[in-house]
Amino acid sequence: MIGTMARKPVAREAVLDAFESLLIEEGERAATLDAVARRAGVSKGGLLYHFPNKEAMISVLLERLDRLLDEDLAAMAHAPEGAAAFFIRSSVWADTPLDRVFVAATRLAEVAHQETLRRMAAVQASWLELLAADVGPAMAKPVLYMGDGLYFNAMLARGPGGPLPEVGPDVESLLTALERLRG
Amino acid sequence: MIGTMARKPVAREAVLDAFESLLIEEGERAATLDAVARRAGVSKGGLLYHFPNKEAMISVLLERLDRLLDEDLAAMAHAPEGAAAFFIRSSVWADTPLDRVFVAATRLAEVAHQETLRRMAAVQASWLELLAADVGPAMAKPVLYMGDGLYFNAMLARGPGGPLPEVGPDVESLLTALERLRG
DNA sequence: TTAACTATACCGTCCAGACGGTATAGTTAT
DNA sequence: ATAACTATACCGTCTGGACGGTATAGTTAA
Repeated sequence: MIGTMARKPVAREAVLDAFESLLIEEGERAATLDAVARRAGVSKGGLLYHFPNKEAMISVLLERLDRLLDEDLAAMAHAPEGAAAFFIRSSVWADTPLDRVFVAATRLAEVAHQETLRRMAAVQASWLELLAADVGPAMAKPVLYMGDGLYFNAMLARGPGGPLPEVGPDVESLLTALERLRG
Repeated sequence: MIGTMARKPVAREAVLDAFESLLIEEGERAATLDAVARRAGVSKGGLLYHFPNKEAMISVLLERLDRLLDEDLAAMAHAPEGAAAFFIRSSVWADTPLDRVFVAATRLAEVAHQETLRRMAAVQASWLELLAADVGPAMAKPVLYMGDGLYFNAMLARGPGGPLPEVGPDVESLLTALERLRG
């Protein structure tokens, strides 16, 4: 074996998870290198051993996003209930790995991180495409925006560790709306 | 006369406008006291004369938001086209004073500024109420989310001074969707 | 032995805010 | 009328802390 490691790099994933959590719970400003290292239970030196700088950390987080998003798009494309209903349902915060990276990425987009903005725009385009195939090009944007609005409101509702708001009824009304939009 | 001012405080409004612009165009991180003062054409000392600290600046900006929002809610309540159509149309970025404060406030909410989050939640509730009166309680949230989604996407689309994306067709499709939701 | 760390000290930069000073318009007492 | 004074509206500089990143010497586990 050529790439043999002396020890398994446990810190690397821990750091990435901590970064993600801090972005979600406290926003980008709180996700300093020191804070991330502290939450990961890793020394700052250890963090910088794996990620030479903050950009590298972001970059790997975006790779994680891409990977989970590809899986999600595939699932959406083949969802029995239809792409649109799948999209609405998956727009609600469920603390899945994809939800977590996505919100974390949103925090980066919020502070105008260019590469993140590019990827988010690409995702929106992919979603729109699948929605158009399901509900038609005219109603694709309304559906997309309903889902985005759900996300947007969940974001605004976040407090410091407050309880998750109840959105079940919201999803139901959105699905009802979706049926009406289908005509 | 005792309350008379020796000079008119021209810097005060200039500072507030500069703060707003920086929040909109470059995000919260870029809106430092130095940057705000520079853009306002005011010294840092002058800025801090009017606003003893950054919180005070935010606070006055939120007052501006409240004032313009009250006017908007009144207009929405009495809109001939109906509250929902008014809401959709006003959800598109048009560079009005209200649009500007609102987006500026969104930037603050993004970095988890608590007071801002509270006010934004209150606004959403007010909008929801008026929408429910127009389209019924069941379809109020779908409509609200469509408008929010429009805003959300406009936010993500911002680059550094890039051209405003064309959203006219989007609004039309949303208004069509609105009619279908009305049933 | 070597990769995967810990621990700590340090540097340059940026930022919020404090502070002292200055300019000017209005007020008052003479 | 005007000198003396006050209140307001600024300007320019400085400080203390945080942050991203570097460096380095030592420790642990496969």
